[in-house]
Amino acid sequence: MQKDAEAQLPLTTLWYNILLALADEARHGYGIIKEIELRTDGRMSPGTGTVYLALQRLEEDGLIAESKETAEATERVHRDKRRRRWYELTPQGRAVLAAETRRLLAEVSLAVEKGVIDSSSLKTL
Amino acid sequence: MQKDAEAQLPLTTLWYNILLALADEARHGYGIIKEIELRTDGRMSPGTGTVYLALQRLEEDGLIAESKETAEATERVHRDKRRRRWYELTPQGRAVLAAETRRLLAEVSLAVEKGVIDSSSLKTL
DNA sequence: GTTCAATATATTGCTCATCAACATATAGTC
DNA sequence: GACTATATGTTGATGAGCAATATATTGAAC
Repeated sequence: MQKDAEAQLPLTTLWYNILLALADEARHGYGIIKEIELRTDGRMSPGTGTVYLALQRLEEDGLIAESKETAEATERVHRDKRRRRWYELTPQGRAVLAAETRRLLAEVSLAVEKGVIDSSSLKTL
Repeated sequence: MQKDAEAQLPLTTLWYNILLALADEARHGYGIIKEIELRTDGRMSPGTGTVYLALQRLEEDGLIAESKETAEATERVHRDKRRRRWYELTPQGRAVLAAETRRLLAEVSLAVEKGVIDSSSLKTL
């Protein structure tokens, strides 16, 4: 399980950020873009073409899946007729996200060891 | 300064790892590959073509520079006639490496907040 | 002393992720 | 009715990474 997850690493920055956006709740493409822009204070602002293609690939790779239930629920409540596609993490996607997070943590740790950033920056954790 | 550095983010995983390899000492291409392989336990093993091209780009972007002194010193001491190209971080390269490390730290922090990994994994820091 | 593995750099063709621009349609507001 | 925000999609160009191939030197084993 964790073995398989590590075989799919490393992820691109965008892929990682998409999985991260889906970590706490199901979202649709546009919502993912907005979440990333908000969270990074506009420093990251992926184009729609990039994101929708990445979502296709992530689905093909089994890391995310369309969540029909949420889509239907939204439709019931809001009579939302916009063609939205909601996505959520698959168990595999969650495992890959965790594995990549551990990989990044190891890199950051090494960077701290090498004095790249002040270790006081770690207080936030 | 830090503003400029952030404009060059995010870095690809390979570029980040090359800069990280150069953070503590000057190295040549082959040495960088070996350092990355050793450090990641073979999980990352970039091909020579990829690394030598990346080194060219990093130099063009002003993040690394050839360190003639080290090359000459090595030649003097070891009579090393192999055509080695030693690289070191430029101040700009160091600033970008620091900025990217902070960016990654923020992502990992968020992942921890969202419960992606157990926060006990952070003890290593 | 020559064969062999490790060291060291480089090029080329292919695939794939990203960007920028464009296209389309609906929902909400003024 | 006009305009903005929401929402998904395609297309062409760029550029990073991989795999394969090529070449040359160094060091050790035999």
